[in-house]
Order: sequence, then structure tokens, then C-alpha cells
Amino acid sequence: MDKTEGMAEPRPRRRQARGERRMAQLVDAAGRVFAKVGYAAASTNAIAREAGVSPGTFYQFFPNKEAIAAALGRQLQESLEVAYGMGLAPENAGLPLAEVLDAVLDPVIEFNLANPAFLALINGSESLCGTMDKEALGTTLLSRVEQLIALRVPDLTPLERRIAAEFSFAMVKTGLEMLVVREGPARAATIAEMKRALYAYLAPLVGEGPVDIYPG
Amino acid sequence: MDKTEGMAEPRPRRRQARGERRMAQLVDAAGRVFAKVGYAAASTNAIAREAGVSPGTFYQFFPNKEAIAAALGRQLQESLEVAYGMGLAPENAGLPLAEVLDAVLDPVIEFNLANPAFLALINGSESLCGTMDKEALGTTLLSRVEQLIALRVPDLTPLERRIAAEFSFAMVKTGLEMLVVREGPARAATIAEMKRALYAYLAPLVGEGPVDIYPG
DNA sequence: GTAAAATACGAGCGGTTGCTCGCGTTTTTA
DNA sequence: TAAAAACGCGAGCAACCGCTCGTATTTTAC
Repeated sequence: MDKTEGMAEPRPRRRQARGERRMAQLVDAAGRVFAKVGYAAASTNAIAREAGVSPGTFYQFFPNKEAIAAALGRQLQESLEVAYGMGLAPENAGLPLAEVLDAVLDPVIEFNLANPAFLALINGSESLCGTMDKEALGTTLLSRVEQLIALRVPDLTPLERRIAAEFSFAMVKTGLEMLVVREGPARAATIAEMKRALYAYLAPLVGEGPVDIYPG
Repeated sequence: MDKTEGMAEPRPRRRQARGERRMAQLVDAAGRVFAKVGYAAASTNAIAREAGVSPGTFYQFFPNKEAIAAALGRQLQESLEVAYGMGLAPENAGLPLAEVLDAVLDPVIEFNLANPAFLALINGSESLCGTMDKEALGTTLLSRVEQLIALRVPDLTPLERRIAAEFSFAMVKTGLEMLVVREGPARAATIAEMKRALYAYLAPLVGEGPVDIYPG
């Protein structure tokens, strides 16, 4: 058994400062390209061109398109977590639902408007969730929503929790998609409607607000 | 001015029975391919192969991929309209919301499970709505939802109506996507939850059920 | 029967894709 | 300072894309 001679994985090469800069440059360019044409239609050559770099240089740092998408996803996810801070911390677990929604959604909305690649990556990675890592952006965020729900409503079966999380997540995603194509009052109205939809959906679950009298 | 010699449009060639059969065969194959790999990833060569036909034959009947997608979309839309019949006819405009939801959604759900290409085409045509005809599947269905809402709640501004339609449509779409990957009780639970979400969202709009007390 | 039109084929064109490879340059290591 | 490692380039490969075209067959029209 040799220790220095790796088996399958070609030990991660030591990056120097220049390389790190190039990687950041490429991830940045990838974000712009993804936001412009979507994930599926984005080509590695186009990303390299956008970064002002040759295709060969691209592949010096990323083995394929998925890899750079994953890197961008990780970066976006980290900034998002910083942005909305402890939005899902147990601290506000006792707050009224409406306040929790504000605390969680407002930063997410702001972040989404500032990072157009966010939605492109969520949508793109979902259609390729089989190919991609388990740490795909959409999947991770979805489980966050699931945690948040579990915190507020512990007495749900896993299936119920999962369904609630998926519906909530979908409402947010739809709302965000609607937001980016609207401005001013229309955008404000859409935000309000998104919150109303979520509130109406979640209130019965958390045992708050109007009881759900749907005769199902 | 010559009458027999057309100008731009190359007058539609007379199809014979064999041709019609081939077209149906191709549209059918396209549905299977779209359902399997999605709209964007589906290639005309793959559709031809699936139909057991050469690429040249494909282009004898359809000028490009959009055309066959449009044909499939038209066919699906027609069968859907037949399936759920007069679901949005003025007849049941006075029914309780829950009953309207059942009347509209149950046939749509059944249809969607029977035609997996339906969702693929909706999602695909949305990302290409700029390229495609105005009669894109998603757009058409969305305006149907808008009509339905206008019928029940006439006193909404166009923007409010539009937003409500988009959210409702998104909830249905999400529900359908969740349905196809579930079976048995999980599927039933998802259907119930989809209806509950829509009911909770729409009830305040139609002035029925619990009042909306969201403090926004 | 025969000319015209419709149907069918499949090799292959021009283009793009993700990606490679050889080679030159810069930086680190010793 | 010299070897080694990281960086950088860009022509170009194999695969696939949407799509065409010359040609052969089948059906229709007269």
C-alpha cells in the first residue's frame, strides 16, 4: 500500500493565488451566463469567453459544467445564509407566522433580486437532480424549509412535512420568478400575494389564524 | 398577379392517409421522448428513431422541433378540453369553491397521469415562450385559469387577476409534478394537499370560507 | 398507362457541444 | 539557479445537433 501514490483520486493540486483568482473569475462569469441563458443552454466555452479565458484554462480548474455550477451554487448558498442570517434559528420559532414569513422571505427576495443566477441554478439543478450531487442547490434549500416546518409543527408525519415543504418552496420559487419580471407597484403586489399565499397555506398547519374548513 | 403561383407560403401539400398516419406516429413518439428527457434535450433525430423512421421522413412532415411540439401541444390541449369538458363553463360558476376545485382538478390530474408529456411540454414551452407561438401550451392554460378566476371574482384589477392566476397555476403545476413521482397513499395525500393549498389561497378571493387575517 | 405528387430513406453538411492535448509561460520549491 | 509544479493558450477532436438533398418507391390524378 503506497501512501504518496494515490489510487483513483488525483490528489488536489496546490492552488496558487493566481489560480484562486481565476476560479473566482470563472464562477462569476458562469453566474452571468447562467442568468442570461439558463443552466442547460450555458456552454463551458461561453463561460470561458465571458471570463476572457481560453477553454483549456476553464478545464484547468473545473472538470466539467456541473462542477462549476456546484461551485457557484455553494457560493450563492453561503451568501444567502449570511444574508438572511438566523432566519430559521430557534430564536424566532415562537413568533407569529406572519413575522416568521417576513423574517425569512424579505432577505431571500432581496438576495434573489441581487443574484439573478440563483433561480437559474435552482431550476437547472432540479431538472438534473439525478446527475448532480446530493448537495444540489434546490435540494439543500428544500431541506431547509423542511427543517423550518419541523421546528414549528413537530407533530407531522415525514410525508406530510415533505409535502408541506415542497409546496411552500414551490410558492416561493414561483413568487421569485414573477418578481424578476415586474417592477414598482406590480412587484410589491406580487410580494404581498406571495406572502398571503404562504400564510393561507401554512396557518392551518401551525394552528394559527383561520381554521381550515376545506371540506376534504 | 398570378393566382396559382404562391408568393411566400408554399401552399400546404395534400396529405394522403399514409402521411397522416406517419404524422400521428411521429407526434406520438415525440410525446414519449419529451416525457423521457424533457423538451430541451429532445432531438428530432431521437424522435425519428423512436418512431422507427429516418430523419428525412421527420422533416417531410414537420419543419422543425417547435412544429412537432406545437402539434403535440395542440393535440394534448384538445384531449384535455374534452376530458374535463365544461369544467370552467358558467354553469358551475355558482358552486361552492371546493366543488369547483374538484370539478376542475380531478380531470386534470387524471389526464396528467395518463399523458406524461403534458408537464414536459408545459415546462419546456415556458422556457421557450419567446421563441414559440403565442398559443404555447402553458400560456393558453394560464389564460384559461385567468378566465375562470374572472368568472368567479369579476372585481379584480387585471394585475390582481393575473397574479392570482399565475399563483394558482403554479400550485397546480407543482402538485402535478409531485404526483407523478408518488403512488398510492402518498399520491392521494398530495392531491388533497394541492386542493387544500388552492382552497386556502382562493377562498379569501371569492369571499368564501375563512376571512384572510394576514396582517399585511 | 403514365406523369405528377407524396412518401421514404440515409448519408452527410455545417455548426456547436463538452472536452483534450501539446506546448509555452509564470511561480514555487529546494 | 534549476527542476518541478501550476497556469495559460487555442487548435482541434469526437459526438451530436438540426436539418438538407439526391434518389428510390408508392400512391394519386388523368
